[in-house]
Formats: sequence, C-alpha cells, structure tokens
Amino acid sequence: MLPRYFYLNDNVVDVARRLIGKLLVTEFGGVRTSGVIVETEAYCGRNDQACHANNGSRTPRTEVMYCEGGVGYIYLCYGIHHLFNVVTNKKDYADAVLIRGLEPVDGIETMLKRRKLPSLKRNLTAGPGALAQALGINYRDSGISLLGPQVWIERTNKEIDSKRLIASPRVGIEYAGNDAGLPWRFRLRDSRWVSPAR
DNA sequence: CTAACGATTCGCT
DNA sequence: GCGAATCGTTAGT
Repeated sequence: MLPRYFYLNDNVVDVARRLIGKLLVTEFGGVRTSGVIVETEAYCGRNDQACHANNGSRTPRTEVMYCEGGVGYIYLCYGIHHLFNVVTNKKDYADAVLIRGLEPVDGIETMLKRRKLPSLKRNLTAGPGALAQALGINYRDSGISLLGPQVWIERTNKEIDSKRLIASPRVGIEYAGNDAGLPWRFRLRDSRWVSPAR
C-alpha cells in the first residue's frame, strides 16, 4: 500500500505521472479486483479552470478535494458514470488525479459481471466511467481513505521508463479556456487499455 | 425552487 | 460518426 507521503506531494502533475504503472485495488465484500493504471489526468485546485475546485470554489461535492491527500474523490458524471480521482497535496489544497485507464489484473470475473460483459475486451476497464464500474466504485463512497481496507494503491515490479509515457491535453474540458491545452494527461504508449478518447 | 449541464459510454447507422 | 441516456450538482431566481 502506498504510504501517506506519496499523496502529500504538492505537484499534482508529478503524482499523475508517478501513478502510471501502479496497481489500483478495491476489496468490497471480501472480493478483490484490481488493475495497473495506464492513463491519468492531473487537476489542480489553483489556476486550473478545468478543476471542479478551481480557485477555492467550495461546494458540498468538492469538499473532499480539500482533504489531506490520500482519499478518493468520486463524482457522478452525466448522471450515469462514477469517476474516480486520487486526492493529493496537503489539507485545503484541492488537487486530484483522475484515473482514466486500467489494465485488468485481479477479479476479472467479478469485473465482467459488474460491467455486464460476456468476455474480456478492452472496454472492461478502458475509460474512467468503465473502470470505476468494474472496480465497484460508487460516488456515494467519495471521501473514502486510500490507506484503508477497501480501496488502495500498490507498487508493482514493473518500472515505467519515462520514454513510454505520452503527455497530451486532457479530455472533454474544452470549456476550460487556455487551461484546456495543458499537457496534463498521461498514458502508456502502446497500451490497449487507455481510454477511447483521442 | 427551477433549469441547465457534465473530467462519458453505448448502440445504431 | 452521431445522438441519446440520465440525474446529482450548481448557480441563479
């Protein structure tokens, strides 16, 4: 399990890069499901128009983004999809990393059942809404600890060569003006488990 | 209280 | 490639 200090990093873009190649695990009702993170996006609470908590905007929903790093920020998108983010930085600094793609590892049968899919294909965990559903993550669990028994992140044996990382603009945030062009999306080159979005 | 909208996905053409 | 689905959150009245 990654220790608290991993999440206290005050550079959320750096955390987004470091999360690639880590294992994201959930264990609900004693059933373990997991996958290697292959795609992320960074959102910064200060001077980032794409962030829900931009420039100190506090609402009931975004309050967990202001927690000390090491909890999950999960919210409902389009009324259907539960998107999972890793909250980082110290208390009152509303930074988070959206997890956008996973390579399935543990509990594939369970994930197939949750996704109502007949067989293992890339749409099992490629895309932020898809992977959250596969892991059984619900927006009502927003604020859950990443140092607890239900959701956590682990190191893996595989080292990620920075040459295998692609940085590009974030997806679906055209409303964010100049910040829409920031290269804060990271993905593993040649992974078939990254999101369908361009 | 009301209305507009979204860090997306899926199915159909 | 395109449009519908679907509902909590938010800002405004």
